[in-house]
Amino acid sequence: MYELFFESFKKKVELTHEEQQHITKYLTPKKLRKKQYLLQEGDACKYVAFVEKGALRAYSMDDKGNEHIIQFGLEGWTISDLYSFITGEPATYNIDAIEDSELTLISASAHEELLNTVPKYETFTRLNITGAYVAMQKRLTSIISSPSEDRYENFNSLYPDIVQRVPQHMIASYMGLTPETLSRVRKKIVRK
Amino acid sequence: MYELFFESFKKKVELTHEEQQHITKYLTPKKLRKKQYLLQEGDACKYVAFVEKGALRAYSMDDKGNEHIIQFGLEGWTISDLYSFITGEPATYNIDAIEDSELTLISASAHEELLNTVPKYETFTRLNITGAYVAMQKRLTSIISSPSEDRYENFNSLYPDIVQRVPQHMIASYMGLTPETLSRVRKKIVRK
DNA sequence: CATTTCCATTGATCTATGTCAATGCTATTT
DNA sequence: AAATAGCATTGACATAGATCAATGGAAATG
Repeated sequence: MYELFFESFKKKVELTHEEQQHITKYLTPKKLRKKQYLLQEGDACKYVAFVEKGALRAYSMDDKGNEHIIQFGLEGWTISDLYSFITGEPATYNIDAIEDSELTLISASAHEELLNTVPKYETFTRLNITGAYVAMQKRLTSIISSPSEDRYENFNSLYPDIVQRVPQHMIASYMGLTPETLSRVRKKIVRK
Repeated sequence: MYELFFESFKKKVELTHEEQQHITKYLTPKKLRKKQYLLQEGDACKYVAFVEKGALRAYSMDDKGNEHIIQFGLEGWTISDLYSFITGEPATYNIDAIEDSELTLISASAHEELLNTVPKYETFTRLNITGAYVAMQKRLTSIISSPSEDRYENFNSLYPDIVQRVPQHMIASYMGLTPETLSRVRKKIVRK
């Protein structure tokens, strides 16, 4: 249990056996079936989820009922509505499972407690969020500055596993395109 | 010196006089004239800059020589090429002053040292980056899900000070639009 | 195994945004 | 004060992407 979580932790911050045991007390395992919700818009986001196995997505809905995927979470990634998690305000994102998945959950109170009692946990958190920030900034840069062809090729080379496992219309959503447009973009690329 | 920096620090984490004095040793003040660079693409980003006064922008250049603003930095905000700052890799962004500005700089080595010696500094850093992440996620969501009219109105209500002080073509760039398009979007809004 | 749902693709058309060029205003520089 | 550079706006036109509708195949479901 929690194998990947601790593996990922130790890649960033070393950890004694005792520390690991202590942290373990604050973790909860959870399995999710495909299509099952982890979080629904309007509820408070009670957990940060670390993905041990499977694939999830976080998305918002616009006025017209279209889904817009803000984030994927595959093995080794963390997914949540961070704003809601921190403030307790209602979530603006939905999170559900794209495949049957296994998660390691950290509740808001566990998170608080770990931050206050385990300095290395704060370091781990800081490094995680910093990495996520940098990755999102790159994504944002490519959205405002690159044509969709380049963006798709870039996404493809950066996350080949996502392209393999996730339906194309979700990738279109993530890129801010309609499925039809992505299909045409791909066609153009193949011809080259 | 460093007034706003410590004011902002104490809003997030309380600080004794001794701690403040200790941290002060690692800070450097810097003044920048309008149009002056703090960082040029290709150089390593040596500093994180906290804006005491003035306004800066971080932007990338595409193949055609167009600028794309990824971030503004006004009073109380932090600006840098975080990826380059952490890794030492060449920066992909340029940072320059939109107005004459006054900064509080933290070098990479000072940052390391502070993280290792002042736990509250790590907390401050973590809270800062978390806030920046949440703000950027909201921006990204609005880019992939809202029409440009709504996005401009949202930006306007969120950052009226930026709209007041910064030329419109820079706001267009930040929104991923051309100046002409933003001008037309604004015209539409006024008519309502 | 049969049925249904989901999904990617394609064509036709519409809309939003980009591009290029010109104009006039304002701020900055000399 | 005159000259210059920077900026916002507008018009005409081009292009990328959205929308709507239809099709066929693949995957999930009973």
